[in-house]
Amino acid sequence: MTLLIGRYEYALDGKNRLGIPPRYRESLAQEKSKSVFITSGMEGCLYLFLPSQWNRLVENDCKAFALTDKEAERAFKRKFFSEAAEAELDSAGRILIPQYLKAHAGLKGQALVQGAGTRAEIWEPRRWQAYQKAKAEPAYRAVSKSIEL
Amino acid sequence: MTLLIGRYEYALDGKNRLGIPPRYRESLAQEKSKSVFITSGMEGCLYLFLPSQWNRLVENDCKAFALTDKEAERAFKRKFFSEAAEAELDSAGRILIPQYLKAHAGLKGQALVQGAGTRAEIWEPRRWQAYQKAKAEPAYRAVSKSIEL
DNA sequence: CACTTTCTTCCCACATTTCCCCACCGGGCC
DNA sequence: GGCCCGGTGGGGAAATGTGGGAAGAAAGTG
Repeated sequence: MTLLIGRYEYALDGKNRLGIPPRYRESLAQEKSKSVFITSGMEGCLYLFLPSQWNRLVENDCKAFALTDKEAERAFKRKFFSEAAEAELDSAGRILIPQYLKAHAGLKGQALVQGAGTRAEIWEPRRWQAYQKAKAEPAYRAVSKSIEL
Repeated sequence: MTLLIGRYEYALDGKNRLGIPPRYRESLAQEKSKSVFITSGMEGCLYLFLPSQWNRLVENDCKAFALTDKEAERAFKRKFFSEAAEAELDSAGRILIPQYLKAHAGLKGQALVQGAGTRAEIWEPRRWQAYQKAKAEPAYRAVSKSIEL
């Protein structure tokens, strides 16, 4: 089970193509696959899953997404799955970002591709910077107080 | 379980390569691995983990760090994983420092590599000196009152 | 239905970066 | 001295990031 880590910045070109880090491509190759799954993520980013990770999510689907409020569960699943796309890597290791996902993440010009353990995430750089300052840093500090990090 | 100790100073060259002390390389060899994990550390340094230690941390992360507040858990994991990098040693025993980590630690020219028990740390020499004077020394003295050392 | 236009996909090209290997230099040790 | 090991720098080959064009498919139009 490979963990995705690291931070990379790539150009999102006029054809909405975005590079995937070579390190992630190796993991993909290990799974003998040439495509990843992307969908809209929380806090205004995009999620990117390797096939193995995606499959695990879908299998656990009924568990991980289970809410006591079944109507909310339906609503969540509808959005999550309808906005998901299988993206095949071209010969240069890039994927195509659908228009609605590009809009969801506010992407233009440059994009961060960064590991988040069981998935990778795609962020508009300024949005990440703001989120990092407002949320990630405080959360990190809070955890580091209780655990020796 | 090897403890990392000692203080070493190496040049960070124009290609962002930093030497790893031979003593640490031996520990690495014992683990039959050729790469270490580095990430941003507290107080403006970098953390360097041997694979065994990194794995232990990640396992703790997935269990002990599981927060009831899932939003905070996402925030923590995002920072933790996105800033981590696996660094492979070249034939001369050096690793590459990613740009964002170099910036985090304020590195340029020279760098201290020093043991910190379960991990090693990388410091910009002046920053370490300032930290040592302001924090490490006082903390050391304070502890000496409660521990027979 | 023929034809044009738009969009998409595939492939190639090029500049840059990265990686891998080798060479050098200095110091300690035999 | 001669040898070995460790720290440092550099050069050349390979891989990567990025843009664009041509071929093909889909959609629009007379």
